Amino acid sequence: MNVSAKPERTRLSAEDWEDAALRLIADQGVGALAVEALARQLGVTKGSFYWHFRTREALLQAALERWEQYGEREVISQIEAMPDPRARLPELFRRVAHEIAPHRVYAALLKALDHPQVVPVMARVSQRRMEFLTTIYREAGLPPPEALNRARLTYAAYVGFLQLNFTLGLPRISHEEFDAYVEHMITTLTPG
Amino acid sequence: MNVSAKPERTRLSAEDWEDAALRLIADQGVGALAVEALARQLGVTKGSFYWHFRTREALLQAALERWEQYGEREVISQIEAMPDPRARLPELFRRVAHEIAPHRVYAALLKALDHPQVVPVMARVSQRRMEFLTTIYREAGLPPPEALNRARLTYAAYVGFLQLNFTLGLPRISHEEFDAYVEHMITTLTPG
DNA sequence: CAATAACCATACGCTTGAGTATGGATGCTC
DNA sequence: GAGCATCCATACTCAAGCGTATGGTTATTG
Repeated sequence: MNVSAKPERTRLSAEDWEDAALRLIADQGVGALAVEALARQLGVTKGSFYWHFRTREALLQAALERWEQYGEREVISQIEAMPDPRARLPELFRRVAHEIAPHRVYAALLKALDHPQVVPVMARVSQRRMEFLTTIYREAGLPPPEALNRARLTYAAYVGFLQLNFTLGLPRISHEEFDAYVEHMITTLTPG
Repeated sequence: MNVSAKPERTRLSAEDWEDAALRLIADQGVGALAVEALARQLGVTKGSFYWHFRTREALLQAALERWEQYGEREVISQIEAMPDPRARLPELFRRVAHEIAPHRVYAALLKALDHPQVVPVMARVSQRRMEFLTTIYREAGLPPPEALNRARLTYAAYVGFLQLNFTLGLPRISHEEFDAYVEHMITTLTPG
């Protein structure tokens, strides 16, 4: 069982706190991560929290590590399993474009790059993703140095899109228009 | 005269506080904007601050408006003055890429999109810049709908670059490598 | 069914930072 | 140079949020 979403009034584990922390981060950012607020949301008090964690920092650290591991392993492996290398890029783009939920934590952490704790995590995650992108571009036929730069460009476009669209609410784009944008992006950034 | 940089011990004006606020924002982000810290940095105490501003929010608001107006008018007008439309894009790219200082406030505000006060300012500024970009792309020969999408893509790449490079310190790229990246970006995103 | 461990509540102390009250110092103006 | 407006210092209050101390409750185990 172990339904850890709503106040089921069962006793809490450290993981429950970490999940709640990630949810709160996705919703309101790292700055809003306060122990008393979290406790209220979980239907308990601080007394519970300080049994599971030594400090607020410890919770943030644990939540970040949890998020980093939970990772996007499935996406990467699924894309890698595709036989045709040229088909991987468009598929990756469309996938990322239409699954917004998993990117909300990443977008929130992007706005928290002043906190020393999130920097190394984001550095590792971003690095891994960009290496993956670089490989895909090489397998799609780009010479190594160009593949690297193209990956940088693509990933920057991804990050910027996150900020501009569901952090800032820039011109609330319609569904059709959004799809057109994605296709434009694919044709512009895909070699050949 | 009015040298408003170092503690010249002259009396302060509201504009001095706003400039100091912008400097602090560029350095440490909006979250670090505290009145007592600012006062220390200016060599005075809170007593001074609360004469010029009614509240901390008021200072942030004034600083943001000041920044928005101060704007990047020169850049835009200089680019617009170039006779050959096709030459404008590369010039704009290279310019933006090599003048880091003016973008530090923008990058800091990008990380503060949870604060309700900065959202409308950033929305307006980003909107204006993207419209400018769209115009340039149209004048460079792209049909209107594509010009808009290309502008979105380009601006997203810009925003993402800010985050990834001098907020997160992603792979400290060398000068030559950076120039190569900029050129790659130009050839990839420039039509024709 | 004790007894021990795991979990949580209540009540406190401490620090930080915003905002207020008030009086003193400095400049301007007639 | 007397008087008013401008600018700043000092000394508070108040709320938020982290962390601690301590005792109570629920589960678990021998």
